[in-house]
Amino acid sequence: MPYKMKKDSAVELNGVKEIARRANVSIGTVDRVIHNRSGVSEKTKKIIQDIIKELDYQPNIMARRLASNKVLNFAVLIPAESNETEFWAAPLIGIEQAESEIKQYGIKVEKYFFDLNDKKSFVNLTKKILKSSIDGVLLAPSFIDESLAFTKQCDQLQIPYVLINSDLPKQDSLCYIGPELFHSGYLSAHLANYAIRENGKVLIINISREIDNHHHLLRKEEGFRAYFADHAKELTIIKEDIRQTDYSSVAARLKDLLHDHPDAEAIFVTNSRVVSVARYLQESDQKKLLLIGYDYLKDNVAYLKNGLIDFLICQKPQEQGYRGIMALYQDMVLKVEVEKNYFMPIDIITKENYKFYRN
Amino acid sequence: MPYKMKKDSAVELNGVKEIARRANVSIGTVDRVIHNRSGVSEKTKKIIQDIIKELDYQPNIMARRLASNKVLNFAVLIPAESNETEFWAAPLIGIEQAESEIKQYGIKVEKYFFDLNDKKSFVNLTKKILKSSIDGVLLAPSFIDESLAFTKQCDQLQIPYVLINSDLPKQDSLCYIGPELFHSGYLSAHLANYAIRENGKVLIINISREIDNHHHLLRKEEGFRAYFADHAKELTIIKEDIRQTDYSSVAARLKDLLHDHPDAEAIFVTNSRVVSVARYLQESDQKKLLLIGYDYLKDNVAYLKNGLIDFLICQKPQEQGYRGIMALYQDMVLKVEVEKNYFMPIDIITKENYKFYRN
DNA sequence: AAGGTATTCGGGTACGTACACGTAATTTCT
DNA sequence: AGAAATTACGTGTACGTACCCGAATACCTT
Repeated sequence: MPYKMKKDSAVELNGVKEIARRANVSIGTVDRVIHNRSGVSEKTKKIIQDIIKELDYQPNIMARRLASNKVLNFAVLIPAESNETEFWAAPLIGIEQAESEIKQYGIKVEKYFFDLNDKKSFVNLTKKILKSSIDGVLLAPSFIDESLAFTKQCDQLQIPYVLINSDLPKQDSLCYIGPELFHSGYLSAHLANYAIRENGKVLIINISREIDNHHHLLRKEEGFRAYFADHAKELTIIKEDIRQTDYSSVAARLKDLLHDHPDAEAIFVTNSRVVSVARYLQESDQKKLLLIGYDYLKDNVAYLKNGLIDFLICQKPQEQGYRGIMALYQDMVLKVEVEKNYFMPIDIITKENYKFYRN
Repeated sequence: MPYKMKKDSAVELNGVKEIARRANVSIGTVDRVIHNRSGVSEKTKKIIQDIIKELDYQPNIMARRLASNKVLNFAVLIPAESNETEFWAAPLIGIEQAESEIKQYGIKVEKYFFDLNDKKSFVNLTKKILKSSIDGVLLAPSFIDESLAFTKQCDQLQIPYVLINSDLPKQDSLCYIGPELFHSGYLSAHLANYAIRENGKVLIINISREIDNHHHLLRKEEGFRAYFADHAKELTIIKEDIRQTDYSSVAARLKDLLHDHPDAEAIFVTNSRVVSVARYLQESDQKKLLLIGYDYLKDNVAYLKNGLIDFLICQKPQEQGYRGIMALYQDMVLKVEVEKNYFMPIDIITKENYKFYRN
């Protein structure tokens, strides 16, 4: 006698077994239909598919991943955390978090970091990725043309890819996860507006030497201006581009700027470099201006805390990374529909709520 | 010859098998140690435990859930969505989302809804839950004493429980997931402050007949007042309690209130009933006041959109539900440490960013 | 020392699926 | 018609773990 009795026949089967039983075939045949491999006559195929539909069969994911001992390889291609900005540290944390959650399901994540000031490094890494056997890609398409070339190759190889932080419209990505820039500028304008009187003056400051990323900043600026246009507010907007991003250069420019416009009531900095402005305001002992900038970075938060920055706009960079990996996982493993465009919420961070913010 | 060759002996085993091999025992024995069941001598137990540590063995969760055909039952006890407020619809959605994600891992979620105006309904359901065989509980402890009685019983039965939306300090819950009320009030005051001149006037309005939940509102009020105290702002705060929550009663009270205080510049409503105030302001053709309230509810957002409400404070009720269930899952299935206090971020919603908000 | 009882451990089967291989059925060719 | 090629389907083994059952050994009794 066997050690363990088989369950008696009254037991309800499920999964492939039940389908096989109903269709009067073996589980092997059912399996072939499910993975639509060859070797099944159209007739029995139809029968089995109908049964699958009727039962609303949901494959057991655990058993599936257990049995198919395959490992899926995801490649991540994002900028390195530069000394220009620590921004990309956050998405990386999210990516690693997702990785640790799903590595037990047989997923490996390879990370590649390119230099934001060096297109070549980007191109080289794309080549490297395409050589390694990869099943999915998470991409930050900072260099537009080069990214387009890369995604086209992915399309050809049938490798799904997810874009984060900036979009590459018209491309056949699995999805885009990131900010909607225009509205974040628009929102900033609303906040700035509380400090600006009728016929007042506000400064927009772009601090960036990365020409490629400039459309990013521009979108925000457009949103910012649109708010005042929509609300028919009479005011003066002074716009300043600063391409030398080291602090002393920025400080020098700010000195001139504030000298020329002593009546400015608010400053909108279109990226995380708001920290330099805050520092200058502090050191120059300026009268209090409303200061709005971007991103939940350590230095920025410090100036938020001591009141020099009033609002930080942030769009959960960490979650972007997390969701990017998870989108690949959901598509390839769980075979679940994923949202084509996942715009991150536009979060407002102040002195009062920063402690509770989840990046 | 067998159909499939065994892997040759050079193969690297992992999991229990490898442990068993190293310890010179069978996997059965290893299994007993892992689940510290009886039947293993102290000596071999030690050996095996050392090997487990050395290998940093991580059990394969899929295989585990597959093999142990057990089903875990989670009970959810939260208020029904009343016509007083649709608030509890959101956590429910999050709960159901979590449920659908983990049901394939053998987890069932039973939902019980009590009437916020009827303590007895709460108590009855706790009894029902304790009778059914349950492995974990998600609880909204609206009625404090009754909840305490319930959680004590859970403690005795070794059933872990997670609290959402309001805490029950000093209890041995697995974790608390919800808002930190004081700071949300504090933040509201900061926002209100932009509209209030020196020596201005602001109204605080509590609209609620649920006496039990009143400490909730009070905490927010304290935070609100604390902001002005901390910033040494001279202003007048008028506080009003409205216990009749139907619109006409509220409208009547507001009429008197605004008549008595025509110089008020801002109104802070301590919960989601801000909708009534917005409606009254609209209908009474009042001059523009800054209006701040709580929760991303449909009606509230409508008034946000048309400008009558300036800011909504919201703390992701849906995510609270989601995380509540997931916390149980992480603890009981993944055996992962969970944060004891997960305070939700304090989100600021405006006309400009509500479209991107994730509740 | 023989028998009994605890204690400790090995081995087998199952979970639901994937896939390689084998065989039976059918078609195609000569 | 019979052989060969093709197509259609069945079967066994494996994935890593849980858990049951029985075997083996150790420890007592008398």
